[in-house]
Amino acid sequence: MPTAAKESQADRPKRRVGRPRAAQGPDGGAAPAAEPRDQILAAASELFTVQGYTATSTRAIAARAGMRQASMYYHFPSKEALLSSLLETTVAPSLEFAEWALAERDASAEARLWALARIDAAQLAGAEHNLGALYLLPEVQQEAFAPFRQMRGRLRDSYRELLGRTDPARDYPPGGLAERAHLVFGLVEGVILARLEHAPVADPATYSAGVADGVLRLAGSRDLPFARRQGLRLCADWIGRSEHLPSSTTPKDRA
Amino acid sequence: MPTAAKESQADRPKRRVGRPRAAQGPDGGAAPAAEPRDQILAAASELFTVQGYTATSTRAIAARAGMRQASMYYHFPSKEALLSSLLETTVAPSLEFAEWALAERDASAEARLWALARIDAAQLAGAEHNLGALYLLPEVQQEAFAPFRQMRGRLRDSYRELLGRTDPARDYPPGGLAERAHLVFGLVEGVILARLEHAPVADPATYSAGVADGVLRLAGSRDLPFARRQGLRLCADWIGRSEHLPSSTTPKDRA
DNA sequence: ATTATCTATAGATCTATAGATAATGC
DNA sequence: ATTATCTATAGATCTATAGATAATGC
Repeated sequence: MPTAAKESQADRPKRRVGRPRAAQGPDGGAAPAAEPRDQILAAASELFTVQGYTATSTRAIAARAGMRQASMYYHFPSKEALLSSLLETTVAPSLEFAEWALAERDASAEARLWALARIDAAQLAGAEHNLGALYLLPEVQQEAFAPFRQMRGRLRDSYRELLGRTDPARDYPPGGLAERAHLVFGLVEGVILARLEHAPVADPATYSAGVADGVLRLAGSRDLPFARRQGLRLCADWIGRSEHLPSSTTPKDRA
Repeated sequence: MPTAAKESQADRPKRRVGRPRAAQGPDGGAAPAAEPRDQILAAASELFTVQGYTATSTRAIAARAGMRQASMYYHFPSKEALLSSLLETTVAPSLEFAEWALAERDASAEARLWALARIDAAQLAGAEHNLGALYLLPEVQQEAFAPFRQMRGRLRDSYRELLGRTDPARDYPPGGLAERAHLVFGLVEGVILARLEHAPVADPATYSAGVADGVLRLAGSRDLPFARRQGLRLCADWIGRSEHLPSSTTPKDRA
């Protein structure tokens, strides 16, 4: 079995089935030799955020992934499918956490809200490219992106659910629950807009904790330091948990 | 002189110089007969937000404005110029208010911050189309849009300036001023994201007041009701003021 | 003469499909 | 035989410019 032979160089590209790629000029500095599918997604991720979705040609994506334009279509049926895939990858982790947190009745709603905001904001702030900006593409309103929109809707509902279970101080705060949930959601996703100025946020961990604190202020939390401590623990629990799992359970496809 | 003759119908379009437009099929329900320049901007505003910037052809814009594709170029030198114009129109009023408010030393920093957030959020929430979403277009990073970016930067700086002059309660809040300013700015511009779901926000006035309240909570305000009352008065002053002016002083072009 | 439109078009794209081809795997 | 690429291309755009034309204004 030749494939089992020990590779002499760690970096030596594995021999692959199929016609080899043509020499493509300088490699472009992209990932060394990931799966073609991932190379394409990485290329699209960069180009969509830097140049825009419509302004990015399939030719440019393919070039950056080290192949010819038409070869991309072996891996994805359309340009839309690329965008779909990127969008869903972006919300999935936060949504997974949200659904886990909703079930963790031992922790206070405030702590869970803090943790959700923290994880969500950190994901938005820390991603290599500002993929969250793609949420605003008008194209996303099309039918093809309904699954993504549904996922994002469920995430927003989770915020509302947790927010509704908090126990705000005094007259704090006025306005309907739905409206407050929008403010909270807006504060978190405001990270996307903050990134427009100074490329990646300096320190995503600190920044996202600041966002989570802000969320509890909007919620009228009475004991922020306590909720924050509990929330941090939840984040840690979750991270520990997901490291044991095979590779994070694929998000359950239930509506 | 036939032009001086009293028009029999108020709606009768004024006779204009230049070759008349060709019959264009159903009018599309657009504005009755505004200036061509404004018709074009209105068309672009709708199409850019609904279909996306690159995805909108100059042909589609012209059609909606009731003229042929090439005629648009008599009024604007390029598609980019259209976008520039829309973007600048969107920030200009908030920026004008911000610079006025910065100079109003009689009012507390909190009240001025509340008022700024209120006016800015109301503008974002109340505009017919979600023009704020255009801020995230990658194209906006290009040199051609530097004036817009500079205006938006000055607006953000105004938030920071006012925030820095507030007098927060207790340890409230941690984090550097720049970071808190970003949170505040993010909360306000989160309106843009909220609009993705349910087209125009139900009630922009109430909603934007809620945003402004949220800003003061983030700022750690100690007497929100008082600041809100003062802030409301500032808004009213400003609106009264600008109604007396010829048509709002054009935003001073100083950097 | 001036203005605001029109028609026509150059030149440059762009997405997706068809069908050929160069590897590996059995 | 299967896989993953390649080349070539159909068919449909799209932006901006050139130059003609139909009004008004003087």
